[in-house]
Amino acid sequence: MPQSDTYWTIGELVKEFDVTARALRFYEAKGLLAPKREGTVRRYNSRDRVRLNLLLRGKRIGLSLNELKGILDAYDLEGGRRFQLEIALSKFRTQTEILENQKVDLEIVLETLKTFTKRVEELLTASDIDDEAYRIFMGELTHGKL
DNA sequence: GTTCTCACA
DNA sequence: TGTGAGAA
Repeated sequence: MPQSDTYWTIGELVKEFDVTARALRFYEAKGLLAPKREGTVRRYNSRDRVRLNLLLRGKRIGLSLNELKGILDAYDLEGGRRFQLEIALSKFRTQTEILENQKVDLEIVLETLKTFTKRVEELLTASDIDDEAYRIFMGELTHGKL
C-alpha cells in the first residue's frame, strides 16, 4: 500500500540532516539505506528518512554501522517489531557499559593531566627551574607515578 | 546538481 | 567510517 508519494532528493536530505551526499551514498553502499531510483537519481521516501534518522541517532550513541544495520533490518523480519526492540535493548545495554568504562578511564586521564599541569606550572613559577624538582618530576613521569 | 569509481587514512 | 579527486 502506498504510504506516501513524497520524495526527497539527496541534496534535500543533505541540508536537512547535515550529512554529506558522499556519506548518504556510503550508507547505501553498506546496505543501510535503499532509496528508489528515478533513472539514476536517488529518491528517498519517508521510510528512508526514518531509517536515516535512526541511523544518525544510533551513530551518536556510538553504535557501528553494522550494528545499526542489524537493528534497522530487524524491522522487516517476522516478528520484527519485538525482535527489533530486543536487539536495540541489547545494544543499548552493551553500549552503556562501554561508555561508562570509557568515562572512568577518561576521568583517570583527566586527573593525571591536571596533576601534570599543576606540577609543570609549579616548576615554571620559579625564575630559575629547580634542577632537583625537575629531576624528581621527570623521574615520576617516566616511572608512571603520575 | 548528481552519478560513479579509485585511491587513501 | 568515511573523504577527495576526476570524469561524465
